[in-house]
Amino acid sequence: MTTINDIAKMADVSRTTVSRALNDSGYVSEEVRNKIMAIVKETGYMPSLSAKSLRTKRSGVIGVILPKISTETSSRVVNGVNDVLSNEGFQILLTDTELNKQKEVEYIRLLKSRHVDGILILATNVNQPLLDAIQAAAIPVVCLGQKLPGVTSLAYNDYDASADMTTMLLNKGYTRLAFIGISNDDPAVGQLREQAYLDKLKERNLPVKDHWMAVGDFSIDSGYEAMKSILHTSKDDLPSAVFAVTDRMAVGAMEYLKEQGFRIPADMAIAGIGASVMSKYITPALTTIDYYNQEAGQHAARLLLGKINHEQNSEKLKLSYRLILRDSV
Amino acid sequence: MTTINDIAKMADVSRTTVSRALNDSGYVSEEVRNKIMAIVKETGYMPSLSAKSLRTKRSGVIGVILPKISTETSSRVVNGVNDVLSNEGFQILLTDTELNKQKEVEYIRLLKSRHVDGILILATNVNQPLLDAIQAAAIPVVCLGQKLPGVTSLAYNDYDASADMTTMLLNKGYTRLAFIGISNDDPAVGQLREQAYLDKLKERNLPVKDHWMAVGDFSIDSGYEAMKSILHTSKDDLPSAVFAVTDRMAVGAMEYLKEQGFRIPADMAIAGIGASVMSKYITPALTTIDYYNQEAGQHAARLLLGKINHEQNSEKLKLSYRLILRDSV
DNA sequence: AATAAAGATGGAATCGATTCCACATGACAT
DNA sequence: ATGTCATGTGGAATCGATTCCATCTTTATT
Repeated sequence: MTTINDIAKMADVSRTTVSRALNDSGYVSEEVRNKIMAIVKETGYMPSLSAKSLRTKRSGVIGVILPKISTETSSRVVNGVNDVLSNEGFQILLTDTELNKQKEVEYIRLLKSRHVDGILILATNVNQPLLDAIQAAAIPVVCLGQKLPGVTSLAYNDYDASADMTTMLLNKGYTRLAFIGISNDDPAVGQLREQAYLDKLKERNLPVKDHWMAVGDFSIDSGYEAMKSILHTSKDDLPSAVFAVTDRMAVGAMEYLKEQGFRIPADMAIAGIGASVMSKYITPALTTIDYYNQEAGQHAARLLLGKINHEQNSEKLKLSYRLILRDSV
Repeated sequence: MTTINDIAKMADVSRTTVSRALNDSGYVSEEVRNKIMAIVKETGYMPSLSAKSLRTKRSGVIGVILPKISTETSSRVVNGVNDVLSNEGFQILLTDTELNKQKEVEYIRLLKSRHVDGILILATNVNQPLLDAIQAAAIPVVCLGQKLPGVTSLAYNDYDASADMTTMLLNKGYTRLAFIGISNDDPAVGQLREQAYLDKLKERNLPVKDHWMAVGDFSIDSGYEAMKSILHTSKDDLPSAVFAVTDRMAVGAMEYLKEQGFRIPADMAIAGIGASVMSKYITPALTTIDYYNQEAGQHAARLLLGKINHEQNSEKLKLSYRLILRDSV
């Protein structure tokens, strides 16, 4: 392994000068600089980033904490994050909590000890140990998808999105509206989206029926089971539409309905959230909401870079969304 | 930031002893060890991994080079890789070449300078600069999905998989079999899958018709366009089935056929490869091949760990696959 | 009882960079 | 002629760990 010392020796200068030439810091004569650069190119020398990071306290690495790697949302966001970061010479260190709250905290500490320059976390819940860990880490952190108190956050407009979808369905005459949500642990997806549904029903004085509400866990299967349970518990009082808070659960629900011979949307309309690729190609095509995940990832990355460079213009933009009307409604 | 020196001072021992206590190396009395551990826990101290890596030449980080982050295949593989690696205390440093051959080379050098302990590359092509870069890096590298000469590789059984699918289609009577492939740049997906198709047709003395063959670029749209072009160029000589080498292209093809009023599989059968989630829920459900990507990622990771630990048992297992028969055929 | 071996600890070098400070040179102004 | 300043270069400290070697106890062995 060639080091800066080897280069210095070969160029017959001190390593100080080599460092200056490589980093464009301080004075280096044109002649010496060229000589050094030639040798660097020839040997293929690359400075040890461990050493550099040890000395400078910057690593050029951003830690990304995901709830689950293998989801469409995650990969879109990471894609967006990477767009921005790789252009700025940053690398991504990936961690996956597998929806385990304790791992979130663990990873924050681990990333810190790796001297990452910043952390981007896609949170699915809010809890005190997590907030404490972020405080303790004392490095730039941006949270995407959830509003974390005291942390720079970029949240989707979950309430309005859900409210719009609900309103749209009600306006289309689907007043017998069932709902498939997820656990309240998740303030954004679990609470806000449900609250908007409830509020809109209330606004029109429509009763909220417990047997029209079910809870899933993001998976297709859980959507299937949720739909099954809704149909079973409301035998004589069937809904005319179902709103699932994620596309995957909507797809599961649709699957069950198809199996049971329901025509969609004639017998039962379905809507989801997420604009997954699948939503477009499934039959009937699923009405859903596009959250622009990739753009959100880009924004979050830019926000984080801003914090790292101590820029103060933390433009607290709300993320936008778009309702996509398709055949399932 | 607390360092090992701070801990040493607080525990009133030398930093040597602290290091020993933390790494279970050498002798440390029970008494002193407990004292140190108590202080470590209390302060939340974590050793600087930059310093550690500088000294030990191991970083606990594996570089993963992907052709594209945001695909189902990539995310499944990364998921598998992460399964294995996170258990062994390794982290993943992610890079995305965006299908750019030059970036592959660049990233290998970059990862090397970051002292990653190994590199896992999902290659989509084989070229000399890439092989040279891998040689030059002189660190453990495992390639998944492609057979790289001189590099430990784990390749899917592309030829047999494609041959099986072709045979199955022919056996079902679809002897007028069209094909949507991708560029020959990619030996595995581009060449092997096509070769198997051609060989199987030849075996039965079926003619290979140019107007039944088209090339896409992995995307759904390209599958759509490929199907369109096949139909247009073979007006009076339509195929009875089409075999696309990826699910996404198969979905695109299906989309076009549906638009044109074809019944699937009555008027035209379709098959893909990849076992995407979508393939299961689309109507009609797509016949495809499951490559067990996540397991492949796990294998690749284990193989890499083996190389890192200088184990010689490089079991060159071929990856398996499974044909999934569904309604589209 | 003498000696060897095991147990416990610290000193100091080391990994490969950056950066502060000192010093040398030459140009220019006074 | 002298002082000032910009330019160019090197010496040495430093970042925070690990690890070799030396030293000192304590325990076991013959």
